[in-house]
Amino acid sequence: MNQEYEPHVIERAAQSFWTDTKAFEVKEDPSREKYYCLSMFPYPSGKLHMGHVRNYTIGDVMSRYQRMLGKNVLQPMGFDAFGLPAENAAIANKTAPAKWTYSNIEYMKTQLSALGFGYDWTREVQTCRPDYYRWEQLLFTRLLKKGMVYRKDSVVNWDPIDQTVLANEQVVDGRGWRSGAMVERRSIPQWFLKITAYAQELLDGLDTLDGWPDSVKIMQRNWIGRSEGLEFSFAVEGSDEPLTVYTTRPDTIMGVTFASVALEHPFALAAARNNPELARFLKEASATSSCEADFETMEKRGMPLGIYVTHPISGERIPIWAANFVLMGYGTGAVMAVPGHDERDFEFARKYDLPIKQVITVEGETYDTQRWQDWYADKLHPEMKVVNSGEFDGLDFRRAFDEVVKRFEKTGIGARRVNFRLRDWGVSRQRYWGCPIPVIYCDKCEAVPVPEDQLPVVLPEDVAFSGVQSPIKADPEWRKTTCPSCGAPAERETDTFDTFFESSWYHTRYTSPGAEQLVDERANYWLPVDQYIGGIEHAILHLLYFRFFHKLMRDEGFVHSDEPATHLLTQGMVIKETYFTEAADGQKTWINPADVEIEFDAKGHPLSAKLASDGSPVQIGGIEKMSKSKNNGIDPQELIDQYGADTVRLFAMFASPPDASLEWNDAGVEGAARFLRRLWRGVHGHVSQGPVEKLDSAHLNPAQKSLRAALHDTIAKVADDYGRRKQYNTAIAAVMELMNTVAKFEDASAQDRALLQEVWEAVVLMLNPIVPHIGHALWQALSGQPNALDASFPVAEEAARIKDTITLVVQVNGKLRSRIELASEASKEDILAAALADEKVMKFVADQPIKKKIVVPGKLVNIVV
RNA sequence: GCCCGAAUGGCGGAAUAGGUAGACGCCAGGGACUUAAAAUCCCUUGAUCGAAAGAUCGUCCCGGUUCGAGUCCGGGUUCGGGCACCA
Repeated sequence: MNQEYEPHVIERAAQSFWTDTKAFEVKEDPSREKYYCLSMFPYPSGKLHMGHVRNYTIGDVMSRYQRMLGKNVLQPMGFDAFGLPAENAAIANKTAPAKWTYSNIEYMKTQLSALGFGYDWTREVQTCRPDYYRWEQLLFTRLLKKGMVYRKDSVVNWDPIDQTVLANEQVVDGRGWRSGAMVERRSIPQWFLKITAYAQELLDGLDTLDGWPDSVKIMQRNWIGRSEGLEFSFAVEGSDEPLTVYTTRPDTIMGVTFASVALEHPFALAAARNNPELARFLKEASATSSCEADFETMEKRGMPLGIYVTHPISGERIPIWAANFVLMGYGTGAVMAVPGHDERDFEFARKYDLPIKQVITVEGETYDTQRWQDWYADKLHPEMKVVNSGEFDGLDFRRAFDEVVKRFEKTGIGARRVNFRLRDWGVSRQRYWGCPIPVIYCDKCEAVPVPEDQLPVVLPEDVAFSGVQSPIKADPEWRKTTCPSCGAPAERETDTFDTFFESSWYHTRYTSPGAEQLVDERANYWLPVDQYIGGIEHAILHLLYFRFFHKLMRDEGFVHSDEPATHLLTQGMVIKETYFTEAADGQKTWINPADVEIEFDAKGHPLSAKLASDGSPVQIGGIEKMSKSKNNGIDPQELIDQYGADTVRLFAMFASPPDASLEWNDAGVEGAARFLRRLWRGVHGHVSQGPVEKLDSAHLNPAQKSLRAALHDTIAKVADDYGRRKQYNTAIAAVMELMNTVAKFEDASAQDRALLQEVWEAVVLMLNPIVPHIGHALWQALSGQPNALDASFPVAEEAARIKDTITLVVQVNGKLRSRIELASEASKEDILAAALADEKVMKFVADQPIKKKIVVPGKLVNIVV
């Protein structure tokens, strides 16, 4: 054993050992308990960033820990390789997206290997390879035949200068990010998956996911947004076509003073045909971004259609308005407006001077149409009652709801209906670098799925990419084909799938590498995933699609489980300050923090920043998650080169608990390196003194007994942190504390050395999942065994943890005043007596009468005077 | 705007079911070793008052519950994530 800790030497040795012994290649083995640990795969953006290091270290720690418990552990890795950044890079670097992507994958794989992650690379998936995406094309065609897929018009952001569809991210302040042109909303036909058909199951399934964080389940529940309400029709004046609306507040039916429809609603479009002013308004008001945050914060605007409906109970004449805050995609795209009890309607009615009618009251509150108050909309207020509503007066929400629904059902103009906020998933993207949607368009047969024996529809990779048009759209040869049903000349779909499509089922493909099917029977040995780890930013979209796809695959007979993953750890984001320069036209260029020099004020807050290369000023942006688009990712490679993988892994785990967000800062890495050197020296010092005798744990002196108790307390704490709490910073701190204790332990006798052997072995094994390279080397030196991977994780010996005396805290009036040491089996009375006899306690109690005495066994005494 | 989180020393963080606030580490200061540097080791380090013993204050803000609140409840502030075409 070398005297010096040389991370690069031992890391290379450990990694070759793992490679040579194929240590992480696993096979299905029904006789052993399996553990499938999955980390969200990276987008190959170029380099790993700290968020990846943190995510993958957590996964690797969990995998290695479970392996030390004897389980058959699968930990795969791959690349989510389709996506927008490849197209941007292709334009910037005048290369093909495929080439850029593959070279990034190559580099990132070397980084992952350098960090020592135990992946079974024989199962790797790269989602841009036809042998991967052919199976999602197959699934899509089956879903199409089954009726789970449909096509409808849907809105996209259109850049009129670049003549291209923009992602929301590419729209900045309503303008195209490259052209600067005002973005238009355009409706084009797109493919949708009927996720709403699974809305109820996706909702109910959350209750079975005990291993998922509550926050994620609550967010998903709210996102799915189940509501119960009434769907009914207004008779339209001078027309046979009724206006259908959905409401969750039938109890306020008598407060309806107008109806609002979405800008794209057929009624609005029809009315605009002979009303140029309205047509202008519809066009102008819809020329905004299509994202919800903008939608919710924009000014509410509307215009009357000049069409009237009849109130179904009062018979009153009610105008229809087009309103920019009504969503075409939710409910029926039309709502009954109750300005008296809906905040948005209230605001709208005040702006356009529409009548506001109070139909709900709360005892003791005064209604005022000039000012909105929260109780106006509080249907669950215990004092809430319906008023000014004829036969419904005096009812509470529930009863009024039921009565109104009953009346409408009787007359046949309405019915109770469950509605979901969740919308069907639009999967079409007007982009090149994605999986081609396997559909053929024929004049006669319309949209026909590509037959299974003609799959995959391969995306050409060797293309020139300018960013204006997708190369497959531009290539008439690629598009040209024949119709599978009638044989006539036909054209291929040139849109590609949303990249969430690929990431929704990769967990399944990992289980069946090489299968000439989507998956084979191996999948049901490994699935469901036992532990899924990824960023909290995926709490809704990815994790919902992931669950949805699992159910689709189940219903196609590919998998047997209902949910894809039993346990989820949502890693907090690694965030970092952002820096940018702004051109005269407002275009921002994001600067990497590594290239910026910052000046701080006395309190350590940043004052100003400049470019390190030429000293030109740089603006300071917000502190945000590390991302390609904000260029604030920190490349871990420099740290790996300087300190080695173990130090980087140790620091990433020590810096904060896994689910907390972490503002990245390199300061502190030195401490992790120092700790590993200390560990190495400690073990070296011990081993270099030669072999040890057997420990006689029944006959220890007090110093030995105390060290051994500290050891077994630490083992219990660390095992709990790994297994139950999944909090590694405290596990590391506990081992550090133990090592501080060991440093003070004077070893003189042979039995001292025997005890130290036990301590060092346990320390090395406890740290092994986090720092496996040094673990590998030190375990060999200590035990003579070649492989720490399959060594058993230490088990705390309860007998060793029993102490003769304990220290109790004594409070007077809840304030800490003294400590007393007592035999650990002391009774409540003994404890109290000892506390009251304590000098300092007597001083604070003095001669005041004692009101209360509280004894918490093993913890404290509180004397209340 | 809506939904979900978070806030504790100079810094990262600990306090696990309401019971010792600041574990562990970083930074900083002082010292030892060394020709020197690196490395290593030891000590100090929440604030205020005090020579010390010690006392008082202190976990974003305001209020509440409790013998006892960083932790629970009500109201707010700020920051982060998501909002359906970034992944």
